[in-house]
Amino acid sequence: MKTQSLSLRESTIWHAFKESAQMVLTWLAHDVAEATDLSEADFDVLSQLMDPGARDLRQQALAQSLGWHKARLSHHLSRMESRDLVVRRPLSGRIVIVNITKHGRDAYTSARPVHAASIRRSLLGQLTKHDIDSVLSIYARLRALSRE
Amino acid sequence: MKTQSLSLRESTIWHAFKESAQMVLTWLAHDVAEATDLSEADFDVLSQLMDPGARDLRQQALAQSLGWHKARLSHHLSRMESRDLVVRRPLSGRIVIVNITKHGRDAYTSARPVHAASIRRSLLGQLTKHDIDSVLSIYARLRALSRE
DNA sequence: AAAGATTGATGCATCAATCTTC
DNA sequence: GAAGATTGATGCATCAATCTTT
Repeated sequence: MKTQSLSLRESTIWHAFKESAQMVLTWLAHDVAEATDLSEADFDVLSQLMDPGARDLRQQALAQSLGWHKARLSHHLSRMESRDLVVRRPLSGRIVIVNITKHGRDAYTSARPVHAASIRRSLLGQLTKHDIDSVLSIYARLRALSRE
Repeated sequence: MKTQSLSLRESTIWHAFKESAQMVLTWLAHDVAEATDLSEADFDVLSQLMDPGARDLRQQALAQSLGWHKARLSHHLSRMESRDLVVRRPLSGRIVIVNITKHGRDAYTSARPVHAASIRRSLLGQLTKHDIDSVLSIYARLRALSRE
């Protein structure tokens, strides 16, 4: 028989987990936005498109590798296209190809070091080897949970 | 001299950290929304208002304890008020008092066990004692970073 | 002017509905 | 009809601008 609400200890852990992620993500968004006008979502999309192994990506494949729903990607690409970061090119029939533009490439290239530095400072630099093991194994367990 | 982008190892850690939080939050939102029509933000607000030590909370104090900006809270309370979860009552002059309604109390009461169960299943149940130490100490270090 | 709060604009995430081509 | 994608609606977060009372 479980209690109805979290104990003090439990909610402390939950709060720590949740706030930790939120802090790092907020700092990252600020750092990157300050230097480059890209959101983290923009960065993730461009990052996929910069992968040399992924030339002429179909939109569905892109959504797949980002772990995004198709509608989210479609909306996001519309906004990115209007900012000249990306171009959509209809292929045969219902298939759409996504390409990064020169401006997108430049934006990504200047954002990348800022992105890396921010993550190193706010997260990676704070983790002991011990913590890293925990982070990786928590992730592995959650992935397993999601496949049940 | 640091490299410009994250190493494979570094981005694996970053990805694990980010996705772990996202998974847990997504599951929680689904579980709670399925059972009760409350978002996590709603739940957090109601949780503060249910605290017996916090009767007749001023809006500013509420924002403070939630760690929210005043505009966010104002918008959110407008939506919650239109759903009869909460009532705003002007006090003297420019001060506004926030109260939870009966409906808000009921919603919170039925959401709480679902919320607790979801967090236990998706997060707390996955953590070793080892992991818990890491989660708490990472949080402590990030908090310290944020005060620099 | 400053404190307490609201408003409007914009971008983002999610869901359901739709359109188009096979 | 089903796959690939778009659209519209809604709720949420953030920022800047505004309003009101002191």
